[in-house]
Amino acid sequence: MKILPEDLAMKLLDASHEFPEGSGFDVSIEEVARIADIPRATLYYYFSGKDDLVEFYLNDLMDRTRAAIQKAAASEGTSADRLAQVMTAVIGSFAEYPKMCLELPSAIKSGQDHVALMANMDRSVMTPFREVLIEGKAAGELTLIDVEVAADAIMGALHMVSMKTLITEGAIDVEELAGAVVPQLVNGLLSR
Amino acid sequence: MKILPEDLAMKLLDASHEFPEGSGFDVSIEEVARIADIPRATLYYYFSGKDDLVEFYLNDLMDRTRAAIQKAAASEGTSADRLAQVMTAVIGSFAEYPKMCLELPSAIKSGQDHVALMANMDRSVMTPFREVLIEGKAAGELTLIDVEVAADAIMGALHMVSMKTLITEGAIDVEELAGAVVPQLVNGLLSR
DNA sequence: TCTAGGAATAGACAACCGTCCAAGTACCCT
DNA sequence: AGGGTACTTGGACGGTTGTCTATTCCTAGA
Repeated sequence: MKILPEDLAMKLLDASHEFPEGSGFDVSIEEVARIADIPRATLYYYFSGKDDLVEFYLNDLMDRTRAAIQKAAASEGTSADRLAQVMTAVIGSFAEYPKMCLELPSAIKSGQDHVALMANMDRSVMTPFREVLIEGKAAGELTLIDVEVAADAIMGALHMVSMKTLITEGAIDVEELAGAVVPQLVNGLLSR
Repeated sequence: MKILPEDLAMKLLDASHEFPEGSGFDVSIEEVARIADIPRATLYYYFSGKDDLVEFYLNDLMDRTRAAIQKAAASEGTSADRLAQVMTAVIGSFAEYPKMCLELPSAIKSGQDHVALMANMDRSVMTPFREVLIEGKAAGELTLIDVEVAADAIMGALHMVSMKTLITEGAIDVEELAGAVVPQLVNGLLSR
């Protein structure tokens, strides 16, 4: 993907708001070109193909969420508090950008085709997670068998419940869902 | 999807063993037809389209895993023990059938196109999960905020770590992965 | 002002994919 | 045997994708 001019990026991002509801990014290049009012040839001039274009969109969404997640990671309180904040922020991101939530699995599945995206996801979401986890472990607040696995497990859990909610309810009530899933993951399933 | 003759089902299932390694079901109908030695038009006689064909394959895999998971759910020990058994069985299923693991997200994403599959998944995996969870809650062994959400979260966590391991390692060491993720979910992240 | 060269675009193209129709075949019931 | 029904299949169709070439546009530098 070439470096693209500001106005072209804007047009593309504006266009994404007019994609058919609930279609994720299942839109033909032709359609994107039509909606964004950009010649198809120009899209192929800047993007190597459709995957590249989808990656552009997902990267944009990921960029938008990064600040919120990193802010949560840097918030006040114990490591456990911050962890809960980050988890809630992730659910919030999915609530705000359902497309990102729904497309993420495909992107992960074909990770080799989405190197830049995977890097962005790691930077935006997984690293904050890992950092808070490591901090909490060092402080003795959290007990972790394997930080990497724990981070992935948390991410998977948050993603699944978000996706399920999005599909069945059409939208996410962040407070409600976070209230149900965050303490469950933090405290575990076992009664004390 | 029509009821399909035994020999045709066999041919299709045999063919799936020869799909390109690590391609999930990203195989063209043309390819499937060629490998299974069935005319392309015949496939479209029995299946409404590619989704339908993938659903057939996933249903087969799901069927194969059902027994193992239900056995785990009916095993000896406390609810927590059984829950751990079921979790391990799920990871084992993913280890045995990586394609199922990798394709599941797409199937969930377009749940409306995969009604039968979703029903099968619910029957094979989610119901055993929920039953053990409900039992454990009734016995006071487990503390659950919301059974449905908890089941989804567990499933999401197991799926994500399995997928990540499959992609990065190429295969899953069930004991090792289960040892890392199961106690973490059961006990939670917080130190006691 | 002129020009060279990169950026942008139109349009044609082949390849492939999923879909579907219409014709052929086999089989069963009466 | 006859006719109806389900099965099977060849082949055509429209749509999308990615590529390529040729033309136009734009702009910096001589």
